[in-house]
Amino acid sequence: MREFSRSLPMSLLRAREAVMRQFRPSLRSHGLTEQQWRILRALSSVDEIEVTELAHVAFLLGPSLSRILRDLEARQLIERRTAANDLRRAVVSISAKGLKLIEAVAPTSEAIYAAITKRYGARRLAELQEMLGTLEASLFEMASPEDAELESDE
Amino acid sequence: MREFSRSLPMSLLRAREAVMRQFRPSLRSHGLTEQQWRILRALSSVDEIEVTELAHVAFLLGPSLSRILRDLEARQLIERRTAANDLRRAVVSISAKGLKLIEAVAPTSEAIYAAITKRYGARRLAELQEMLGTLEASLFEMASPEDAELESDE
DNA sequence: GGGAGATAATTAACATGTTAAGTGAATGTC
DNA sequence: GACATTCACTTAACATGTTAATTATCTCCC
Repeated sequence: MREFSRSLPMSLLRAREAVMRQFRPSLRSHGLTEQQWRILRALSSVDEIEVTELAHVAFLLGPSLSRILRDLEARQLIERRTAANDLRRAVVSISAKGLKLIEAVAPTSEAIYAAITKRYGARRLAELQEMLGTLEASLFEMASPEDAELESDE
Repeated sequence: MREFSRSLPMSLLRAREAVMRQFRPSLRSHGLTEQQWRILRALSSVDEIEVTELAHVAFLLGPSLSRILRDLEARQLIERRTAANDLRRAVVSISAKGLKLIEAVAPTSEAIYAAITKRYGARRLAELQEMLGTLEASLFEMASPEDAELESDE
């Protein structure tokens, strides 16, 4: 069997951790986790957005998003209202306080990203991202693998 | 500011999730999480290993590893003893039952990996992994970013 | 050889990942 | 127009991620 430390999942995990390790201290100093930052970033680029779509954009599962929104709302970094035409749906937007926080974090964040780009190479970075996108698209078409071992159980 | 959905951390996160989504159903059908599988895989390639080194190899933080080892030991998938020359250290090894479980999971796991490789292309996959390794190495040298915003606080 | 500091592992506390179950509202069907 | 179904979101339950604090042991230096 393959040396698992050289497997694709491990390569991706280590690479991502190496990247996030650069950003976490800055986010932490502003009282934000990585996921909270993702949500604020996503909200800052739209006027308002429904919870389900936000989950898709920020790449978070519903339950995680529910908890984080509850926290961000309590900290008054976001605002939430119910959609008029469909009472099931909630619509979220970033608050003035939230925007201010983003403006405070963004410079450091941008500087770190620039440092990474410079060190790794802008061209190489673009190429890497393209390959990652292609990988994602390839696997999306593989769909959910109907695991043969489950057939008799469910 | 950059469209965050096109940021490097998000690209890596989505790619990894796309990969793991292929493996999780199979692991789950055998009662294993991704992390438990990583530990068993790591243990299967050595005779025995100290906990700290296992954490490094399986890329898990100490506290996570502690909890998982407790569980795996209770399920008798691994064995643990104390190092004779240093009572602080624990030495872990896989049990016969653990090996048997690996043998049960491996075929499906290998088949999935082969399918991914075929679909994405073996050459491209190797290239991707090399680029990920280079990225990791680049960032390792950036070391821990002494966040200027923290200097006055700590 | 005894005490200060370093080290290995665990525990604690809180945030998120993951799947299943629950709640309330909309939709289609008869 | 009741009712089963679907849908959006939340809550529940358990596993892991993350940092800090604890505990036990070891090492070094005097």
